[in-house]
Amino acid sequence: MPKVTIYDVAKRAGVSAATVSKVLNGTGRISPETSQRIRAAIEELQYRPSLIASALKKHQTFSVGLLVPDITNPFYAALARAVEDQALAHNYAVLICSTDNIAEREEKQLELFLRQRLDGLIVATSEAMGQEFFNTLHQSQVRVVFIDRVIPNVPYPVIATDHYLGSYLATEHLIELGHRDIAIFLEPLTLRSSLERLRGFAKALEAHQIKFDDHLVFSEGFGVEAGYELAQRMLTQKGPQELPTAIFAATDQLAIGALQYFHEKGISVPDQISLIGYDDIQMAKMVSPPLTTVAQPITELGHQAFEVLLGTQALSATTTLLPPRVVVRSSTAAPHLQS
Amino acid sequence: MPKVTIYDVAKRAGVSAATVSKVLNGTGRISPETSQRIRAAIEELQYRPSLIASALKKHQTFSVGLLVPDITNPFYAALARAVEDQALAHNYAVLICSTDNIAEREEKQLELFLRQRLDGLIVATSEAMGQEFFNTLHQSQVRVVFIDRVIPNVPYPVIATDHYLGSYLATEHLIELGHRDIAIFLEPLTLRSSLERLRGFAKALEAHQIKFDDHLVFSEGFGVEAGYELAQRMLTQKGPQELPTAIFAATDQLAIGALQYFHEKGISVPDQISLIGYDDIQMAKMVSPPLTTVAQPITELGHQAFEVLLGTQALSATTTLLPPRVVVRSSTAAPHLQS
DNA sequence: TTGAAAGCGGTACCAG
DNA sequence: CTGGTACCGCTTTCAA
Repeated sequence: MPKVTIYDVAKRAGVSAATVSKVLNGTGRISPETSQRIRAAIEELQYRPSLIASALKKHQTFSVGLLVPDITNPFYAALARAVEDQALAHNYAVLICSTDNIAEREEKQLELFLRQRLDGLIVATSEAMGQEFFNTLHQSQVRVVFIDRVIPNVPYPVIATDHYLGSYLATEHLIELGHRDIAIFLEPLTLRSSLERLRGFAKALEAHQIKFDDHLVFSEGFGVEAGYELAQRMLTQKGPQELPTAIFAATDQLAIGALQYFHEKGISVPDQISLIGYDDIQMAKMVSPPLTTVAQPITELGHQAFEVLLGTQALSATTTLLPPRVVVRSSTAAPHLQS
Repeated sequence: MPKVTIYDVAKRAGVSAATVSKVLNGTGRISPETSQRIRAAIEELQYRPSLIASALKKHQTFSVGLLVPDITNPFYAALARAVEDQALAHNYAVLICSTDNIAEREEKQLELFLRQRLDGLIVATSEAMGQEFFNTLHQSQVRVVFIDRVIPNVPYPVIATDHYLGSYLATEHLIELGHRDIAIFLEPLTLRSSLERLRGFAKALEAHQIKFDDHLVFSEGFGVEAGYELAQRMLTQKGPQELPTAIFAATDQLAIGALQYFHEKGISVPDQISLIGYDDIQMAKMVSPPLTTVAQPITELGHQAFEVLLGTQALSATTTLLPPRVVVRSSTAAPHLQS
């Protein structure tokens, strides 16, 4: 049997397609009896209205696109999930694409998305995005919201995490535990995100009258390996006496790398040194000891992006910063007094 | 400016819409000059053909849907990525939905997908799927491929990993290293996947004339915690003399839990006991020692699903089993001879 | 309260 | 080689 259309339903119910359309959309006034007959016909025929046809007429596809660097990255997976959930609740579909931050892929996918006539686009790709991309976006009239991507000159709403605040809170957590010699591990300082975190760190120290010490800033590389090396470097450079009592690792991966090194060296966390991470990746709770860390409000990020995207407001260059929160687990504790 | 349509292009190029359509689709024969003029017009107008309109006419949306339990699960994220990549290469879009294996969500999303008139559906959700879902699928004419979900009575192609083979290979790796006392850690034996893995394990032992010992089968619970407990239970039940020299953990999470326990007890892996996992989750390479494990051919799974889905073949109940492979890292080694 | 008809933006058949 | 035209399936006036 071929696809059943609105006409089949109409015929079956003994009315016109226009009337069926009205009960489908709840527009116009239809008598209860007619409405009932139509519903029955829809049910019997297992009629499923074509969003394609309706989109063509209504200029609304009930679909949004999500552009991320890599869905395989847990952060973006969580983000996608948040968007999905919100979308499903509104009967929207989500088209997802991983771009690997490759300009070519981004542009190709954007092109596809635009042809699909999506109702909106959530962009969470890297900051190093091509100008071409922006031009296309701009001239194309789509609604766009950027996530996790604080760039001054984006003429669209940006929803992001307040990493400055996150670092501040992480550092304060350590300070409140009683730490005063605190090191910070960072990804390369060429990244805005690293800079932000360093700033929050410094500010928290300042707020508590703790002197900021250049020699306690360690930065280089990415991932677990970098954390391992940074820890190694710290231990090598400092004598046991001058070791900090706590480390703020600006990334969970860095923290986990450091943790591995400490394990190997028989340095106990948090007894000898406290360690707080940042991101709350899944692994954070699986390592031993479970890592105290800063969780980004990923779900809120996704939800809010979706809501703003489909809101009725005109989309302008506004930045919304959402607060992260400290998740206390077992890798931080009060320092042992070495009198 | 309003959306530019094929008519705008036609007017600009001084031809009819029909002709523009032809150069767009490469159908019919168009003189080089006309074709050139049309291309120029398209370029100047920044024309982007509406897939909506074309889909309505051609009954082809260039979109496929992907149903997974949770995109946040690294396995499904990787799968999604594989599907995405393949899709992008074919100029297809991918709609993704996490269902949490909740029948209600599955059905709701399926309904949405069907309305979207997708060209195909890749289903990778749990085995505990509602009958309702199947009925809807069946009567709806969509092309469907199942992934990672070996069920006898699915009237669609199934692409899955050969877990029997995977377990066989894992066990054989241990045997070839010289182990003969090998324990196996499993998730509950009520799961088909556990049974499959146990079967492969037993078969490998048999193939190498090693006696299968019931007391070396440990099964209960899920995740890292279960691994920890199983390791604990094993150590408690067995005296140090009768400890196996190797463990095959049917899940990386189980392996990692066991690893943590051994760490705490000062038992060295792989010096005192070898450990092989299964799944090759991201964490596997981050723990110390990096975990030898069995990697599922996720990328192939996704690619093949996409290709089958969009192939020209009629979709029938065929099962394709793809071989996993052993990834040797540092948690396995030859046993120390205890003479 | 209901329906006829025009049209959304393409495609494809068929005539010229 | 090119264009007129009907139509894909639904929505939306507008008149009845």
